[in-house]
Amino acid sequence: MALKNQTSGAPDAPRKTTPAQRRRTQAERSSETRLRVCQATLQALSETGYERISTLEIAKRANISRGALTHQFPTRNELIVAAFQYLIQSWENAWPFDDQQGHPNMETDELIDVLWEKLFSPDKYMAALELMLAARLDDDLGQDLRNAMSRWTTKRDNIIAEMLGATQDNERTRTLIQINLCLLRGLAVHKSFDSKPDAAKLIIDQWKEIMREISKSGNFLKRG
Amino acid sequence: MALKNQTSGAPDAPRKTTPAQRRRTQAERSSETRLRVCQATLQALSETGYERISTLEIAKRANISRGALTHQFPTRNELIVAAFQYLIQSWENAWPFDDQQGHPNMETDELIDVLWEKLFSPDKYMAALELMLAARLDDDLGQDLRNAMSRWTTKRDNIIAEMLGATQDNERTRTLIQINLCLLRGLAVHKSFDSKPDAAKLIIDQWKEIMREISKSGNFLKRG
DNA sequence: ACAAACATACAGACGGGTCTGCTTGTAAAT
DNA sequence: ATTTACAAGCAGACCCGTCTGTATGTTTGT
Repeated sequence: MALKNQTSGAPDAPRKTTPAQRRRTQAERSSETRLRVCQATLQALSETGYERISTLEIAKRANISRGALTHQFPTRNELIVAAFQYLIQSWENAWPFDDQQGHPNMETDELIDVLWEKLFSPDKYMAALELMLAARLDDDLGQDLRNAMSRWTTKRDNIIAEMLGATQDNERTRTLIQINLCLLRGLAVHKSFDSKPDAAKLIIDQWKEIMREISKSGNFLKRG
Repeated sequence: MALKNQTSGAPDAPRKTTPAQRRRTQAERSSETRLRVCQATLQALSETGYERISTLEIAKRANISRGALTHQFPTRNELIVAAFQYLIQSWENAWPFDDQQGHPNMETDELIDVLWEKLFSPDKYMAALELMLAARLDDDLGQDLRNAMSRWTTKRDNIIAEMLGATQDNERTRTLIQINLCLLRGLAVHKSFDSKPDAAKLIIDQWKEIMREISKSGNFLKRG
């Protein structure tokens, strides 16, 4: 198992700058604990997998007691859902673009790079994949995860569509976006199982070429 | 749980035609048991998931005792590996083409359909996906699964390359094949989590169009 | 003081590997 | 050919570790 004592790597972000801080407010204590738990859970998910992670292991990773954990998340599923929401939040934060500020006619090369690095990079995506696979086995959990996910995916897809300069109702462009997402998702899964070092780069580079041709031909992507 | 009594659906193939057959040979007894176990395991994998399936559940599904199971497969991992090999075998059998008899210049539409239906259809593919995800958590198991897989994938990729009429050393065509596989794999994963009924069909249809254009342009696929 | 956050102890369930005994097939010996 | 010795397939029980949820005790904030 080799649980590293991860005090050093732990998230100290929300702490006050006071070196010997006493008397954190209750809300601060709660939210810090919950944050640490979520981060520990995601890390454990991608390293250990959904079914294998125990609440005790998560508590150890987060440097808290199991009691603290059960206090914040009475049941395992609540913990999982919270971690997933936190993951999605981190995607939104990592996303370099915003709804307001459009990036019309962005180069498809750049778009592909962003999608790959921000959304499908192994460390973050494995956790999501584990959860998505687990979702199909537990109806309640699955419902919660799907709800948390759908808000993000529609937002994400809209932003991408706008970046590609597509009108809102251009069905073919929206499908093309799904094709890109499916390709990268499949590549991520492939990479997790059979990771020849630069196979992914080869595929992505050639895919960029294809997207450029598609963009030129205008049959699938009509740009402003 | 609702374990169906699956005597009816069980594989009676290897049995002799004698209706009241006594004295099956030892080899027959073994191979039938192992076959039932493999099929039950794959079914359980896709319905219940890798970590949740217990050896007892598998034994129940296969209508055998736990003792029989542990006799044939002393450890859980051996059982898993055997089931995976059986799955790959079933892929090879379901594959409608053969190494010898080439299908050069096959329509890409047809190829995509075959790949989707024969390799990525949910019932068979979910089991494989579960195993591939599990592989990364157990080094020994992972090694065994990868070994079993690699023989098949190289064979598969060679056949597809030949079907597309590519020379053996055409790197761009081989990458294009990987792109197709990644797309379908990603689509399968997507479908398992968020299955709007006909989203997959939309994506596949548009992908076929793209492949047709690629085929015409000759930039990625040079055909004999 | 009161409640919220946290810590620890406990209870019940479950899974996988092992062990013992029983049944069925196989082959050598007579 | 029948008996006899052995091997292989099989059945069910047991043990040990682990996991989740809960219940009870202790500290910290308001």
